[in-house]
Amino acid sequence: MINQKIAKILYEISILLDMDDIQFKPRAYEKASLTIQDLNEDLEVIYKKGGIKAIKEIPSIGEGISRKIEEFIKNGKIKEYEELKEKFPVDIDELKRVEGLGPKGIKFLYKKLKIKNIEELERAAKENKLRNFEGWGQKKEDNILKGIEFIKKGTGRFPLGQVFPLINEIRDRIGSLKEVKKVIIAGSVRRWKETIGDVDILVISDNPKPIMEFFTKMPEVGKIYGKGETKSTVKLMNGMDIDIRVVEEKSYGAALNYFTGSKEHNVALRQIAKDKGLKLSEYGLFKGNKFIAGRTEEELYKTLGLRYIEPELRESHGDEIKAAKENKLPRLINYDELKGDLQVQTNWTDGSNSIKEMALEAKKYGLQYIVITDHTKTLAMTGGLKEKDLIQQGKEIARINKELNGIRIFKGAEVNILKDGSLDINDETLEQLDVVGIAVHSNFNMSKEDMTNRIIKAMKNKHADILFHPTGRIIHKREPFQVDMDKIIKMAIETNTILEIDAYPDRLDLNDEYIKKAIKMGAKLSIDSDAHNIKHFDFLKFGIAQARRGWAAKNDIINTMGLKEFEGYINQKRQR
DNA sequence: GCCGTTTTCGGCCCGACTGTTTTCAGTCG
Repeated sequence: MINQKIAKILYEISILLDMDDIQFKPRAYEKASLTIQDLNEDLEVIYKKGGIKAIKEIPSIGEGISRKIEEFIKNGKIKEYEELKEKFPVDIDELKRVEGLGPKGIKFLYKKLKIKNIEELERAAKENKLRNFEGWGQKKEDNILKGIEFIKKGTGRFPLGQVFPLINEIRDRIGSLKEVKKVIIAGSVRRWKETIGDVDILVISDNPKPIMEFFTKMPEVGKIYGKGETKSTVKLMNGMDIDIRVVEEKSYGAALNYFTGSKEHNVALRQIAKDKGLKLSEYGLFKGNKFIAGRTEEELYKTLGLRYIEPELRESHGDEIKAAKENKLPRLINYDELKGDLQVQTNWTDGSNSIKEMALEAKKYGLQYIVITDHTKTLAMTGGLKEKDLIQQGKEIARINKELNGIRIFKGAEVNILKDGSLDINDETLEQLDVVGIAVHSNFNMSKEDMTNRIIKAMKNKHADILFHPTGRIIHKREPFQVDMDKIIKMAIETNTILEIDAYPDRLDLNDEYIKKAIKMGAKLSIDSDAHNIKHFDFLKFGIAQARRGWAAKNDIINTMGLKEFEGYINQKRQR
């Protein structure tokens, strides 16, 4: 996959052009870079299939940049980039990460002091060489050193699920101040992004000063980037940045909209406002100086001539705006619409609670049914179940079902897909299960073709019902394995196999783009917690969020079915 | 360089905060 390489080069070109004071072009390159970063398909594959024409169909990539992508695919480099690099041979990626240092600063430091990377920058700052230039002073020098310190500790982005509890706790603490009328977490957290780089907190208050004091003095704060009348930014000791912004009630909707982003979405909305002769900012929508909308987001979208766009959709690279204009937004699945969980582990393998404990907890979450899906024998490290264990577990489940009311347990398994695409549990045993999940847990480094064929073969097993975590990625730990998702989705439809959205916070697999594609092609999905203990049912919300980010409606998700309907569905599936 | 239910040419989001300044450029989101 060459996408990330190309995205990085395009990003660097945007900075290099910025350094040369070139107008507008840098934004074009930056935008193209962002689009490519989020692209699922390999640019090389797109190019091979459809040539330069197909590349140009990608939004924000036109004549010029498509040529550069072609050049990279053919020659492994881009001439313009090489030339710019010759002019400014600096490690942009690294230097740009220093808080407060931008294109102009990087250029200045290179021209004056030949600084090319962080080590040289640190040395120069420590020797107080920066402070004597015009426009530079001691404070700037200190800030650069602090910035470098934080990069060294650097933590980068956090999986949303990992920091969610802390974020909510901070929100509640701020909410308890008497000056605070309303507090809400906006930004990428409100959009439920898989990983977040910073947290944006919006506060409604007529008296921001004490709030700023409280915020910048929280015990977790490691560094204060800025502290103003209505806006402050800090870095926590754990490396997470938090912004806070205070506005008055009247601007709540506009501020929430602005602070929720994505940046791209905001820019697009402001453009729409501008086209209508209006001006949109975090304070509201204005005609001249006259406030015409912005108390609520709903009012704002309506006044702009758009349907309300849910936060989870606000990073669809303009698709969401188009759909909102044409009244074609989906009615997304709601956070309270899941009725079952089709992947639950217990202490029969690597889970830590019993079947009964998991069932009772699921009931508390408002679920009507769960499928117990412990690992199978070839996953030795989990103590995977053999055929006879599964039969025995089935008897245990039948016994517990008689004991419990209001929750139904189905017999299942997370059956391992072996290297050759066969399953590690025999057909006679699978026959006796209610729901069979299949999953890849080993031999990740296969060619795309081999992996695709392996999974397809497994899906063709007539007992297979769900493909669990279809791409195998673990956020920040393991890349998705190479697989042709188009073929997998087609085969899922043909074999009536459900594709899973695994809600475990570092999996979230399928991702949003694949969900969107699967739905468009007509596949059915499930949202499962992959719970390994009773607390993990809480993960379901991240899976629902992921589904919403992939434009999923209730009907696209199998386990929104109530118990009766779901039972009918699997019985029918069994008979086929 | 990209883009178009006003445009194939002429636009390109808007404002807070900082540092080093006496009016603003740079950076950030």
